Amino acid sequence: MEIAKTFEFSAAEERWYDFWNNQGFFRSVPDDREPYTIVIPPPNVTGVLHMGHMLNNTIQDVLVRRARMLGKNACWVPGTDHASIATEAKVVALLKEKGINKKDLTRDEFLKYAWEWKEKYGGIILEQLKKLGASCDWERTRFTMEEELSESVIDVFIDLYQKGHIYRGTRMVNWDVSALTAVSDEEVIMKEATSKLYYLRYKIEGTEDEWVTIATTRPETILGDTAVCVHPEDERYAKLAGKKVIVPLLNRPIEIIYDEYVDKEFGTGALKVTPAHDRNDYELGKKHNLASIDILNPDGTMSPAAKLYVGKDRFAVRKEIVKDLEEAGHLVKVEEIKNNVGYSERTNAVIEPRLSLQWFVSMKEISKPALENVLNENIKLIPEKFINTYKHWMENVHDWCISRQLWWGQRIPAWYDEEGNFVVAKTADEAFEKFKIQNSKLKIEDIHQDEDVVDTWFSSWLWPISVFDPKVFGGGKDYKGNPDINYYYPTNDLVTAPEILFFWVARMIIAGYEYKGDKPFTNVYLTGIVRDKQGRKMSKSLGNSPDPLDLIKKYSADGVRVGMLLCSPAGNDLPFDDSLCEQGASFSNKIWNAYRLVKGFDIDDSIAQPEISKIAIEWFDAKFNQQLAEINDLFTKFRLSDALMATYKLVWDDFCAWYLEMIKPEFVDGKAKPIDKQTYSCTIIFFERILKVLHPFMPFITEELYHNIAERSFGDACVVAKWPEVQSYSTLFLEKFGFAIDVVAQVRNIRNQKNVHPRETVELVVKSSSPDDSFDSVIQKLAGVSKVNYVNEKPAGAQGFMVKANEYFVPLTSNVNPEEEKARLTKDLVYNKGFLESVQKKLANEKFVANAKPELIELERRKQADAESKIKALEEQLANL
RNA sequence: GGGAGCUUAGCUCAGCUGGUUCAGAGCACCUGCCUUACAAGCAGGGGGUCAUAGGUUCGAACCCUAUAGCUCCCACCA
Repeated sequence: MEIAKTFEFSAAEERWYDFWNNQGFFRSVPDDREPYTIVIPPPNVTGVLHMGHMLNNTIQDVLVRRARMLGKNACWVPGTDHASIATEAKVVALLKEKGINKKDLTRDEFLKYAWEWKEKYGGIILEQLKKLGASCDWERTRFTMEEELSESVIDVFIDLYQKGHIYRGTRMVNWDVSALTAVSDEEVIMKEATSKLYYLRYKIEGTEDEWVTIATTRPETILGDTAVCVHPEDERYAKLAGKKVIVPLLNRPIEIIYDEYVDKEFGTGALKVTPAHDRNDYELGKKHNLASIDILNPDGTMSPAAKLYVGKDRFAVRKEIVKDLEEAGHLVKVEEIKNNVGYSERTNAVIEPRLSLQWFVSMKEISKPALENVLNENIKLIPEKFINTYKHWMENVHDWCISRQLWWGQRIPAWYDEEGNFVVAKTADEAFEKFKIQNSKLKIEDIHQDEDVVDTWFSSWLWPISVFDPKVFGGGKDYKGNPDINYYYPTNDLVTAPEILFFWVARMIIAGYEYKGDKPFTNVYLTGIVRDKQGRKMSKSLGNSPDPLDLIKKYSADGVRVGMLLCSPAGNDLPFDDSLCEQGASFSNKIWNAYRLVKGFDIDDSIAQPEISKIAIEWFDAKFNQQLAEINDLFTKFRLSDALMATYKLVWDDFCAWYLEMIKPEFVDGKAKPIDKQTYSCTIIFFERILKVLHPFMPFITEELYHNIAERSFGDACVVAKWPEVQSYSTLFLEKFGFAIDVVAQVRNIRNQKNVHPRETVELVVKSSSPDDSFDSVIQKLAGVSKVNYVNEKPAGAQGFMVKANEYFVPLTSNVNPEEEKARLTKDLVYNKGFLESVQKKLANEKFVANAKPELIELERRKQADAESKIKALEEQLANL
């Protein structure tokens, strides 16, 4: 049968993925095996696969596939996140395109659109993950806003409220003027900007021409000023005590206050105070009992309280007011300064500090076990450097603003009566019951539910629990859980990006301890960020992100997986380049061709096994076990890049370049000789082992070849094959073989230097005091040596080299240039003499001999002896020339 | 402003508690081969004062100190 010259991956990928899925190999239900569990970081339901997902999910799949082969009950739970603010923003934009304004819709109407959209476009990303080969248990697919999971979110809200960990209060929050909602501190991206610092003078009340000059980057907020603040020890302003200044344009008098908060060095040392629009001013306002004037509408336009510019956008007003101030003679000067401006992570709008009534989780108490159990390594962060970052954050954790002025999400279970009193309850009926205790005259129509929803992360922090048992949270003290959660929780590994260490990882840990009394996972593998060749973050706006599906089409899923993993140590950024995938694809091709070779062998069970094949088999068996031990070790350390590279070399160098070359039958008269049965069987066994070790990285080609190299019974597939166990092996044999490898390399080197054609054979002459001919067959076949002669005297006119204390010569009919040979030998001699000198110096050093370990001294002595004999041989050779 | 980490070959990175598995790997590069598994390949080769300057030590890429550059996290002086 003719075997295709290249692996037709596209068809194979589809075929094998369906096969795995249909056979139920990804399905997991509790049994008596040890579980191995990963919950996917749920991608945004409206998301499409990008390179970050590729990396992240490739890693998870490698881990899951290997665990499955190790005989564990592997369970990878997939799902999507409703991503309230991002999705809502998307739906709003879409409706706008259709000419529908969110403001004109009721909550129910809007949600209907949103759900429709979600049903139609949501979850595309999960289908895309299948193309990558992700071995998720698709029957367990979850969505954070499905009914059960939403209920668990509400249960948690109520529970935390009852425990006193949730409170409602007026605080300065980060306001997204575009999405019209509060966002948490973590959702604000600070960016450095060059801003203008305006020096404005305020007239002192009751004077004709006395002024106080302040400096501000936000002149429009002077309309909300309620004080000017100076440092109590600032002599320049001491005389102002008890006086007032006049707010320009408005002619409103405000008081002068003294506080050490002010930096005397900055600007003029006088600060205007706008408690409604600045975090620090708010604190000052509270301390000094200042009035607070909110001059902005939620959308960032000026409110009636501003009195001027009402309805105009804050940035337009900034320009306008500067002009007006200048005309009125209040603008003293303008400077440029660098400062930081906060932007909304989701809408990129400039964040406005805004005073508003929101719900908060008090973090101090509930986050304690989460810090403790990372510090004591009950939960391991990989790489470890993130522990410090984590610690720093947890020790300074702020209360978490969890209410969002959005509709897409879990609605806050708080109910209000007409006076604004509230109760927290699961349903309107329950809330009504609670109200009735206070106010018997109240009717159910008089109460209404909070309009806001909770932060998305307030739902996804429950993910590792709720995917298995959403009822846990409402179950009460006596609830024993279901078989799934008791079996799968805590999960094993979490693979995610460091960017969401606080957003998500820390909070899952908090929720885990709060609700299960146990960690949600043992290992957190933090991946790097995928960047482009120039080191820029991949982003839509830069257009520098390749479409992962295109890459898969071009390079195969296996190729892309290998490409992603080749260069991605944990926590390090991945400078991505297509050529990495190309390397992966080449590797695939190499494996395919090894298969073509082996499959093309003509088997003859009547012929005896050649000596070289015996050696090859013994050697590869040892080499494989040595490498497998190494690969296993790298896996346990989560060094996947290195594990892949070790596998790569095992396959390419050891199996293909050495083993197959050794056992490959010769060509005689343009025809390959047959191979003996024994060697062939061993080769198939080796091939099978290699496919297994490759499988987590390259699932498709390995599954294909696993079935092609041998007959398989029903249910026997690479995906569920048993991971090879490390057998004992002889390191001595590996060492001895290494000697043969050195000889081969040296002969090849000479052949290359002398331009000996590959098909031309050479002779090899050995002068050795302890000749060992056991690897002659290897040397002959791999170095193109016709015969190996053992002699006592060096032959004349031959190119030589040394391996250990043995001298080797390749007699060549021509081309031996005595001058070149002399130069080569001299160079070698000089090096060895220098080397000997350094060793002797070391050994002559009393302190070294006294302090170093005995083995080390022994080693140095051996080095000395080796070098001495080598020098002697070289000198003889030189003399003979 | 506070904290963490990094700097080793052209690129991306390994180098565990100081001592030939200490100067390594893959890719890239150079040379020669279209040798019937693979030119997406084979064989060979050249590349590094281990950021800089001191120190500790018999011995430093590795430990200490300082300097420079880069990255990230936290805070947010208007």
